[in-house]
Amino acid sequence: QIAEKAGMKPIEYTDMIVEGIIKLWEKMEISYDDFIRTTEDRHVKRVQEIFKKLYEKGDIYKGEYEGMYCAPCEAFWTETQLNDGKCPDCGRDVTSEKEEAYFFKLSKYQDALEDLFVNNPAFLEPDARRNEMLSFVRQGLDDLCISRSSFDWGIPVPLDEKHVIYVWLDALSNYITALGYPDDTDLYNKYWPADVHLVGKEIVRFHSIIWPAMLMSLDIPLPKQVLGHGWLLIDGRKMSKSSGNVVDPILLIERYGVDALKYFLLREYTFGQDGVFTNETMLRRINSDLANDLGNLLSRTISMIEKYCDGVIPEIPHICRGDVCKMGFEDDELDMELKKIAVEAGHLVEAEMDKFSYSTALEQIWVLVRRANKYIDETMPWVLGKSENEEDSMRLSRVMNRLAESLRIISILIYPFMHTSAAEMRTQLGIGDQPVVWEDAFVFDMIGGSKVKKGENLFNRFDIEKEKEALAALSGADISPAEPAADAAEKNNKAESEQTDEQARKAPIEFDDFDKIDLRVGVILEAEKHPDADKLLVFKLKVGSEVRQVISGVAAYFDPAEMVGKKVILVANLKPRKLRGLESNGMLLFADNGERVEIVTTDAEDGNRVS
RNA sequence: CGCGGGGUGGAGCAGAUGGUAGCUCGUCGGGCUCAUAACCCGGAGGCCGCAGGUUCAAGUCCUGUCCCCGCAACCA
Repeated sequence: QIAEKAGMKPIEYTDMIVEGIIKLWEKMEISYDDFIRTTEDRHVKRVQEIFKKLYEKGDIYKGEYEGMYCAPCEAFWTETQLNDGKCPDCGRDVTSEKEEAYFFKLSKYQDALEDLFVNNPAFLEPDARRNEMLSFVRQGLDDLCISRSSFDWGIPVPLDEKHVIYVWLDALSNYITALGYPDDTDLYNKYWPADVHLVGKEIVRFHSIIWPAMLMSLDIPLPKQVLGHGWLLIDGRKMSKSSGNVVDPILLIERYGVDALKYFLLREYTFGQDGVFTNETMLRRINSDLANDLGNLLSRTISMIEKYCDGVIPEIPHICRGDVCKMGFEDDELDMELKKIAVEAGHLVEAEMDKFSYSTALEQIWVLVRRANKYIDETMPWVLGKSENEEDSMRLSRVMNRLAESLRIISILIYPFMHTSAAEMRTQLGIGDQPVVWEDAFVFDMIGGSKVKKGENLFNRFDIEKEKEALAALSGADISPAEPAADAAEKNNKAESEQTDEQARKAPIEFDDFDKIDLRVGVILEAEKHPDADKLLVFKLKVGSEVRQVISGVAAYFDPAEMVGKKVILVANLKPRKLRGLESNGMLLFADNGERVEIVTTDAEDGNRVS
């Protein structure tokens, strides 16, 4: 329907969406082994095979689908899609119609699914999601309508070509058709069952109920786990009257680098839960963790190696007897502690990653980063560097080696998260040509002899206030509702004046654009809550000689009784629209600072034009 | 009684299996000068929404209650 409105065929529209997604993945430097679409030949014929198998198993039957149908548009709508009981597309009446359709016996698998959630809780995480699904299953499952005949794009049902397979059967099958199931089983045998399906919480239901039921019916193993992740909320708490508050990831990548964005997203939020995105928290993370802690650690280490060791990472002398070599010195307590943390970090990261706890995995790496910074303070290389004493210069070599060793390990540990930065670290350490091998992160005696190369800052610091302004201007949206912590009293005084400046501006328009809007003064005669809505207020306004009804979504902010008599400004030529059954003929102007909403009033006489 | 999530220092969040309340940022004080005004140390700051209950012991388990937020479904 959206495609039609845009004058495109469905396939053209989806091509466009897919293109955008692939582009974003490229930008994010996310690689993948395969990418499959439901329109591909390899998928189509395999889905038909799957359909047949399910049918032969007796889990698919022909029935009747009943829904609200708009004849002119030839489209079925669900109750919730309808607009005032009319077709959302053309606005005409719809009728309850039946069409022939195929159904999948989802209900047959109700008990098996309940068992699955109860007996194998690890199958679906986090807990909250599992509880939700369990109660959904216990409410009883309806059989699933899996075909449509009212449109023709889609995969034809085998042997009954006027039907096409509808959505879930088709889409979920992707996971195995991409692996060749059922006809080409090499990859399938190798990779199925999947270790995990990582999906957004909005489609957990399909992955943890419909999909397992399908697989049970096909007699093939279930994925070992379904993990439902949360959403990133841009405008989390705000009841946004003006929407359009979109943060463009491409913009952030271009400005701060893909590694910084990835780090922030994985570090800041607990996977599985919703998280609120603000530019300020992102910038704080970039500054403190990436620039101050890691970037600066690399920078100061490289500088010292250049200054004190002629730019070459000191080697640890080894004393060898036969096959047995041992280091030509003893680490002291500080060295030992650093080493312990360094070689254990990788194991801790692995443990966290097994639980999909990206945030804590990164936290573990930063324990090492911070310890290394502390190690510098404790060993005071700049003091050793000034000493003429040979013992001190030996110690200096050791300290530099231990630091470089730690950085080498850090470069391996961050590689899965930020491979570009990891590579840059290795280049600066003079080991850019050596492959990154995960197991090397457990060894503390590998580096030495390479020539370091001081380079650009690994991560730059940003002026948070300036960046916030710049981003707001670029995205044309108000994305900084968070105020800095201030005394409560001070906060109240400042809030109003500051907010005005912070509100982002929209793109410039021509005078003609503005001139299209007919603004009028009106006086409120009546105001009351909408009988069937929580958020809406219904106003009767006198505008010159005319009386109109206007509805606004501000019930949360005003007591209707106090509104009567106010002279307000309305957009008089906005197309009428029904809201929850009542017609709204115009729009009132309100002022909104993100926390509080006030109505815009005037002393002018009602009916007057405002311009 | 529509479904679901959540209330933990100033902010943002961790805290299967009950056992000294933790992290990052901010703040205050100190240290250092190798480094990206960075780094290191120390302090202050908490009746874990509220009320009951179970227990030797509750942020964690149970019951009740208040508040916030999503979705349903309404921002013209």
